[in-house]
Amino acid sequence: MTLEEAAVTEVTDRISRRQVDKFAERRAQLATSALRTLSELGYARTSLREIAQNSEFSHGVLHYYFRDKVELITYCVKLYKAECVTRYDQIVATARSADQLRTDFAQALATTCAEDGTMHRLWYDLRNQALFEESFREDVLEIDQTLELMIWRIVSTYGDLSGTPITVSPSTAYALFDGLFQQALLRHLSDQPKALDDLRDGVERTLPKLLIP
Amino acid sequence: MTLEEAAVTEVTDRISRRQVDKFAERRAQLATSALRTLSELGYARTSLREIAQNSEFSHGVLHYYFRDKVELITYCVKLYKAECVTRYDQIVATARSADQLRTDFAQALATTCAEDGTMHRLWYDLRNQALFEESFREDVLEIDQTLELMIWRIVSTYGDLSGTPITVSPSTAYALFDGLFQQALLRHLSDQPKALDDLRDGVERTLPKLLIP
DNA sequence: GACTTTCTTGGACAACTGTCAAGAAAATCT
DNA sequence: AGATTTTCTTGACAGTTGTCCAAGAAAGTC
Repeated sequence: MTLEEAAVTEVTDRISRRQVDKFAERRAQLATSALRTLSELGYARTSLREIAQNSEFSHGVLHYYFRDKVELITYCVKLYKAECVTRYDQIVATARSADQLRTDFAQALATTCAEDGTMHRLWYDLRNQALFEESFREDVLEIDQTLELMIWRIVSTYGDLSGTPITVSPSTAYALFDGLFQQALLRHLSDQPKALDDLRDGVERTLPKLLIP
Repeated sequence: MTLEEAAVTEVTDRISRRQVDKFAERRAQLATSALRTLSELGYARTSLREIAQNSEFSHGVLHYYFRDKVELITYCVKLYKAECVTRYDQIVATARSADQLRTDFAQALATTCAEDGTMHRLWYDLRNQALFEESFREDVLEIDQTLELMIWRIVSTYGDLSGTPITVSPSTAYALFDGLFQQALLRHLSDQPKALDDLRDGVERTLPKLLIP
């Protein structure tokens, strides 16, 4: 067993020995605090000291609750995205017509782009790191999968309400709307006033196109 | 330069122009070398020393040709994207039918995803930095604009060849295909064998949907 | 109370970063 | 040829980084 492996098992042992609740609670607390800093600075420019400084703890404690920086950040983004996905399911649940679903969905994307823009850019930052570093890929693909399913629940429900089959795969549907959202995010953060309107318009125009003509 | 112009031009001008050329030439040479390293490591993990080490020069020379790291990197990406855009215009020029344009376009995207994947992830890395750092935005939006125009030349030509108007804006069209490409890139780099086939399929299915039904 | 375990601190460490400047080397000019 | 300008190297600088660790605080247990 190498020193590195020993360190890993030491951490996991500590986890299992302890009351998991308290441990998990503080983890979430630290992660929530870290999310503020991360969403502001991005992965590259955020240091553990910076995160600690914006929390009520010292920088040493981060290594008590997280193995390293990578584990901390992936945990943070997972935490956020898990909460994020649930919001859209409400739209599916309350939609009475295809048209209402369409406008609600477009509106929800525009709203979250405006209100949670800094959080979403952190997600894109993490996903981009996965293009370079293999250690990120597993978690990124997992989050990506939940987002794809979330979009597919919207799209397939839209198809049901329209009484018309969908003509693209779930992954294609996700990629299309993700592209629209990402472009809108860049433009919105660049203070282009039309960004959100264009996003709504793009989504409302695109969704019907996924149906059989 | 004609002989007449040469006669008018002063000697000192000719000298300084030659110096400018040499200067620009070495800039391009350093940037080309830097691109190899940057596309391998990404913006966050690439240091100027690393770039210099993979070139035939020392690290100090980079500051002789570039003001700082930001200028070097944006210059690098611009250099690459400028060359990149031209490739697609050939597809537009040689297309004889809407269907041929459609499959050629899908094939070109899949090919460049496979062959130049590491370069494209650098572009996405830079674009992502622009979400956080304002100093990147101007250049990123400029490159984004040239890509949007490139896509629009494809899409509008496709509309012309089909004899049918396009129903989405240039920016929406760009966002849609960019989303497809970005997803395919992540999957391809993650060794998912279907990535390229799905990209081709997604593009070939999406393009006709942009026409009036 | 004393003890053990869990948690937190703050400092030390070595490695790395972008930047810069002094001077060597090379190219160019006179 | 020597003088001058351009180009490049080298080493140093002041910060910052992730990581680790000894020591002490706090909490829990008896």
